[in-house]
Amino acid sequence: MTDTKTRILDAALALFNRFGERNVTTNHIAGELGISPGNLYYHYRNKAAIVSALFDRYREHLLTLLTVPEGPLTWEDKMGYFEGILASMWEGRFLHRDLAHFLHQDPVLRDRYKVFVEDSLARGLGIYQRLRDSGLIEASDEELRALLVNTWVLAASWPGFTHGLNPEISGDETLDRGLLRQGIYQIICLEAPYLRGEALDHLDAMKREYRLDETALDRLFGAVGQVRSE
Amino acid sequence: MTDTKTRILDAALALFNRFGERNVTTNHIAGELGISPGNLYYHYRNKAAIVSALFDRYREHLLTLLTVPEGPLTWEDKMGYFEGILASMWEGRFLHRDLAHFLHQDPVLRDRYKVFVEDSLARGLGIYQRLRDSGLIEASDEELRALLVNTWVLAASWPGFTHGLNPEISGDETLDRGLLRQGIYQIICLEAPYLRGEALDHLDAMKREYRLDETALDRLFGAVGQVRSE
DNA sequence: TGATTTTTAGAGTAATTACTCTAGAGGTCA
DNA sequence: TGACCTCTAGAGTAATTACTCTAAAAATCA
Repeated sequence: MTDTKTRILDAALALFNRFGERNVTTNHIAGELGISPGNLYYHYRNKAAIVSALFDRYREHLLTLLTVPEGPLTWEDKMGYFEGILASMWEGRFLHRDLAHFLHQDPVLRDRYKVFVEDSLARGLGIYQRLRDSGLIEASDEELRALLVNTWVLAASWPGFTHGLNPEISGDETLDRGLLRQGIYQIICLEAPYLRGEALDHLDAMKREYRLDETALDRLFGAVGQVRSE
Repeated sequence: MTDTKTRILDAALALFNRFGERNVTTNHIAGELGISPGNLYYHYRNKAAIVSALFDRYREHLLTLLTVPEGPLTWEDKMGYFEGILASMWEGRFLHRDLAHFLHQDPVLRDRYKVFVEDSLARGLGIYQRLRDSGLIEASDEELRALLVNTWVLAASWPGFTHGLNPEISGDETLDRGLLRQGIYQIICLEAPYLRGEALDHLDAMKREYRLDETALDRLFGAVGQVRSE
């Protein structure tokens, strides 16, 4: 059995992602674990400390994934890293969803978050530049920077967007996974115009791989999934 | 003097955008206007009713902007509509920021929001298709759909993203405007690869027009503004 | 075993805040 | 003028919820 401290984090993360931090009380977290509120507060001095600890975890994980070993990259590497990064951002989706409030009430987190975004974008740019060196992408530095920011914002916001259209299904493992994959599809489309060589050869296959089929889209998004001209 | 009912809405919108709905109490809104809480509750039966009314306003405004008159489009039309739409989404930024919570606690709003997104995307697709007919854009229907969703998510999330990096400056009119313009720049970059003809001719000018200069970027984003290679 | 530290329970508190209620002011129309 | 309706004030309430406090159980270690 893992220790209480991390069990609290796990339970909090699951509940926050599912219901939103605002709708999850500390008593609720304790209840979920079958422990007392007093016990919870023994491990974390307040609710913000839990959020902060979850942010640490998220940050560490994501920055690790954004550290790519030296050497030329293949499109398979690319997709691998890609999927990991997106999954990690999905895992920490409650953070981006309620970010404004966390930063509003915790100045320390505010600074740390800013540094985190800066780090992530810097590393992301490094990766994109190496993809360019490997001949998988063709774009100017300016294009790369804009693409990177757009990718970041999209990846960070996608869970919130899908949750807005499907608040009820959150927590269902397979459906969540479908939404995540559709997010990957959207980001593939984002960088599609800049792909070259090997990456371009596999573009169509990748699109088919990640794009949800019509019926799934229909179930998840209704009319949004397949925007029709009428 | 406008009537109290709309003054409440105006004050609430300003406060919500600035501090986030969660951090703005009904007493706070009343205090801002110099009226009593009782008076506020005479006009709106609860806080959610204020949010709902603001959503109505936002929805009406945006859908109007997404209704484009018949006939071929020029790139100037395009940029005009564009700026209006983005400004409108900026104006309603608190809605997207705290969307998850609003939808969580108000099932009626949930349904109306979903229809609203569906409508917006349908109209957006119509506009993109007409831009294609006018020779300003070249893309397949599938590309157009993906581009559209990405544009929507980016436009809706951009205010939240910038706010996360600069929580303190919210409310400053000129700085807010700068952030909005940088958002337009990001979206221009999003669709840049698909532009043709007249629109392509003006692409560089448009980029220069909307992109913040280095010093402003520096002030707003710090290291994020000009992501460096190392 | 006994001493000490860590962990847990759970009742209770203090503060916030959305919202209510009553009474009265101000306008309108007969 | 008086009846009536709309609007406003402001004190007060009820419910939520983050968090505290004391004491006891469990683990650790001499």
